[in-house]
Amino acid sequence: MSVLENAGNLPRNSEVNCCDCGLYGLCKIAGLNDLDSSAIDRLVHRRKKVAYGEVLVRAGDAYSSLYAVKSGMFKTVNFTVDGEEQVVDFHLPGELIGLEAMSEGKYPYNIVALENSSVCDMDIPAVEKLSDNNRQVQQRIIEALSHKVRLDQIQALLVGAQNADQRVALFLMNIANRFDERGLPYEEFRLSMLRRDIANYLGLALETVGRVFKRFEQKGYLETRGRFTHLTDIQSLQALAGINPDISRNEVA
Amino acid sequence: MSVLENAGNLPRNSEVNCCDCGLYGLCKIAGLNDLDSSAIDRLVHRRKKVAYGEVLVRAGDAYSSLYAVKSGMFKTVNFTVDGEEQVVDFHLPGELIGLEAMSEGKYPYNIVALENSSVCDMDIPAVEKLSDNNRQVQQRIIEALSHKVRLDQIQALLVGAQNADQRVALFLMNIANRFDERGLPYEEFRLSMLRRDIANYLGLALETVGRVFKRFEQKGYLETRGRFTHLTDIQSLQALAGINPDISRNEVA
DNA sequence: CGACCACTTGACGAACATCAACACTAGTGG
DNA sequence: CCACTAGTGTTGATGTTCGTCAAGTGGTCG
Repeated sequence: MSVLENAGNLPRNSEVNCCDCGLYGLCKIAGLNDLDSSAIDRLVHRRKKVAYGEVLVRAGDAYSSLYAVKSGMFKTVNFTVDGEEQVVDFHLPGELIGLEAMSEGKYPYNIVALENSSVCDMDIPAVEKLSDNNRQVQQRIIEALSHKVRLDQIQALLVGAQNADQRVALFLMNIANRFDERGLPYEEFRLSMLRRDIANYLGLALETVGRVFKRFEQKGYLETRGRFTHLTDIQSLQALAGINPDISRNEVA
Repeated sequence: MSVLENAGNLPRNSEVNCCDCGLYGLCKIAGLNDLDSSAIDRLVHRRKKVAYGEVLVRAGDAYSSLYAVKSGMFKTVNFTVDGEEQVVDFHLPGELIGLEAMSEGKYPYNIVALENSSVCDMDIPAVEKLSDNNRQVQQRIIEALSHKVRLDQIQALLVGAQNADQRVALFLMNIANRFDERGLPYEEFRLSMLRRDIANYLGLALETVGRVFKRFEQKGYLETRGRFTHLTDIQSLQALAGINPDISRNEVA
């Protein structure tokens, strides 16, 4: 039986396990490396709460923290010259926030909580000090960065897709794959972002996104109840997407 | 006097200097670290020629080399399930090719030369061996990766822009900024890729791209002669783009 | 209960894709 | 040196997709 038939009491997305976190155990390495067990507490602030709508990082701020989403979701937003918001990215449980600030030493965009969320917050100066004599830490950072490079490249494919159906299908598959990657259920999940955010992110009008969702529902590709989404026919969605956005199973001619 | 008035004999883009290369001196570090001066030759194959249309890396191949474009240009192409080509990225002089393969250990897409080009080719197993006991090498890799993360994020903004004018303007500004970053002339350059490639990359029809270029030319924003492009009014192009795609000068509300 | 906000639905128009014919360029071989 | 060819780019006519506008529904919260 689908979760969606269980009216009313819809589950939240669960919290991601530490072993599935994008920090690749960076925080554990930090702790293990020091006999003082409180060292890790100086380095990592675990499960910091971020309320809905709260700005986690502000554009222009100095790069001071690397965050891992423990639960909830975030969006990255840029502002155009005429003050309009532009959604650049979404951050799901287990994913990292802040890697994009490493290059310039400051966060390029605002990052906002899409629901009541929690993050792990790693102190960057402390990490860098640690990494000076710890190859393992650097290696983890390289892993995180190279993974992010792939994610962003896939995202470029996604937002550049030809038509609305393809973009939405790719978006859904992308979300599903990223949940799967973190060991979370990938056929049924809660999309915390508004239609407006999805539309903005995909470069579509919010009405268009709504219509595509409805069409997909009529064709039996998915079911929705509020923000809860159940992908019932991933095969068809993937076929519609045209390309396979899956990181691990991507096969190219 | 503009280069464009000099009919016929149009210059190519010049070769990028080693000090402006995206390898961040990785190859030099490699050489310096070893007393044997031939060590660097085992590690780096300098100025390897790649002919127009030649496939530099093939999707699915094991991650074996990190390339730096010395001269010329490349495109990254994915193939959709129905065999259609999809341009994912362009690579300008001084930029790196292969970082996207690091995460999965294999190249995700084909990368093809857009003109007769040359690259520096670093042997990855050798680099990794070196980086095991060389923090500096790891640090350079982190720099290259974090820079690539920013580039890709900006690219996502670019291909996701609302209308055709904005996308083309952003594309041109992005190219200009990337040339500037490498110490190459950024107001006048040769776009080696075909209209078809640009259109594909931007998710537009090639006729649309042509029309936008023509409109920009009529408005005095740029001049073109063949594939040679001269940006005559960068201010207006930037204003049209709506957001500032410049990496170093990006300012957000 | 009423106000607000997210989302839906329908009508219309604009932007862009598609199609087709044509011009220009470069490379090839007589 | 000049056809000849193939591929690139241009231009105009037409159709489709999607954005915009506007009105309406439903759900949530003070």
